[in-house]
Amino acid sequence: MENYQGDLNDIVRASAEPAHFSDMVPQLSSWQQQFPSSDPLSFSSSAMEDDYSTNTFGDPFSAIRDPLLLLQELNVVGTGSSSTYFNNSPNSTNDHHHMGGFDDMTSPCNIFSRIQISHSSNPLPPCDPPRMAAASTGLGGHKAPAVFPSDMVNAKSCLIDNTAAAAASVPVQISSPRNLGIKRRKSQGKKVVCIPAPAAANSRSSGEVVPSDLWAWRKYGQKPIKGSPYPRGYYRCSSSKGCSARKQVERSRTDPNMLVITYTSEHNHPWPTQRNALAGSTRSQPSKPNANNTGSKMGSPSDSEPQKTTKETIKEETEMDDMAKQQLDIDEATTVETQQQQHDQDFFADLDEILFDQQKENKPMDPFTLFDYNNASF
DNA sequence: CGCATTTGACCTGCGC
DNA sequence: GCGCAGGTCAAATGCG
Repeated sequence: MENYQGDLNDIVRASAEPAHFSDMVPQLSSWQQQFPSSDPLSFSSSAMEDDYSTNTFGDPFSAIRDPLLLLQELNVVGTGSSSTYFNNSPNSTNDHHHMGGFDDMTSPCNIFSRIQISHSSNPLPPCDPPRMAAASTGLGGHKAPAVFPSDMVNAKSCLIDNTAAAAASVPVQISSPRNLGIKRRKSQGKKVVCIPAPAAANSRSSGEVVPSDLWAWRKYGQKPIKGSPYPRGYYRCSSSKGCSARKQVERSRTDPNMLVITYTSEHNHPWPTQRNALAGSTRSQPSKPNANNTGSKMGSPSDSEPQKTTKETIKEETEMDDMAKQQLDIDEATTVETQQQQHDQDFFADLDEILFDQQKENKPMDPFTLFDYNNASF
C-alpha cells in the first residue's frame, strides 16, 4: 500500500497548464497540416512542440495527446456523470462540435481515446482514477470536476506531465517525496503510455499481453514488481543492433485492463521499413490454445505453461479421460477468448498495416483515423 | 541454425 | 554502509 501511495504521489503532480491547451486546440484542429513530412520520426517531433519535441523515443503515439483530455481541460465535456462523456447525442449539452470530429473519440471503445501518454521521470502508471481525479482538481483558472467519474477517467486518458506541472507551479502534489516508499533509478527521460490491454492479443504462453507497435522488441527480462500482482516485462529494440530504445510493459495495478508501457531511450534508427520488420514484434502465440493452464508461480510469471509437443499433448489427453468434460468447458471458454484475441490481433495488424502504407505512400499521419477503433474494419 | 523467451544471478540506485 | 527493489545480463531452452 505504501507503494501505492508512492505512485499516487508520483502521478498526481499536475495536468497541463492553461497555456498548454490553449495552444493545443489549434494544433489539433490543424492536425493534418502538422504532419506534412513523410518521415515518421518527424511525426512525433513536429506536432506537440511544447512538451513532446525533445523526447519522443520514436514512438508513433508519442505526439498524441488525447483530445478528451483537452476537452476536460477546456471543461467542455461533462462534469457530472460518466454518461455525458460517452454521450454522442446531438442533444448533449457538451459542445464537441468545435473540436471537429471528436465525437467519435468519445466512444469508450475507441482505442486511441484511451491511450494515455505521459512524459515523466517517474515511470509510473497514470492509470489510476483517484489519482487522475486528484490531479485534475485545482488547476489554475480551470474549473475541474469535483469528482471525476472513475470509468471516464479510466477510459479517457489523462496526461500527466511533470514538466508542465513544474512550469505551471500547480500545487497538486499531495504528499511529500519522503513518503513515497518507492525507489527510483537515477532520473532519466521516460515516457509512459497507457493503453487498453488487448484482451490477450499478442499474448504469449504466460498470458502476458504485449500490444504490437511498429518496432521490433525483444524481451530481455521480467521482474515481479512489489505491490503489484503483475510482473513487468523488459524489452529492448531489436530492429537495429545498436538501438538503445527500451520499453517496459506492465499491467496497471489499479486497472488490469490497462497496459502501462514505459519507453526509455530513443531509437537511433528510422522506423522499420521492411514488412518483415513490421510483422510480429514478438513471437506469435501458438495457434492452438492450450487449456492446461496450471502451475503458475507468482513473481516469475512463467505462468507460462510450458509449450507441449504434440506427443505430450496426446499422452495427456489419453491419461485424462476423467477430465474430458472439464477440458471441454475450458476449451469453450478458450474459444471465446480466442475470438477476442483474434479481433484484437487483427486490429493491431491492421494498425501496423495502415501505418506502414501511409509511411510508404508518404501520406500524412492521421491518428484520428488510425485509432478509430470503433470504425476499424477487420 | 538463428532468433526469441525464460529465468536466476548480478548490478545499481536510493532511502534509511 | 546496509538493505531493498528495480533493472540488466546471460546461459539455458524452445520454436520455426
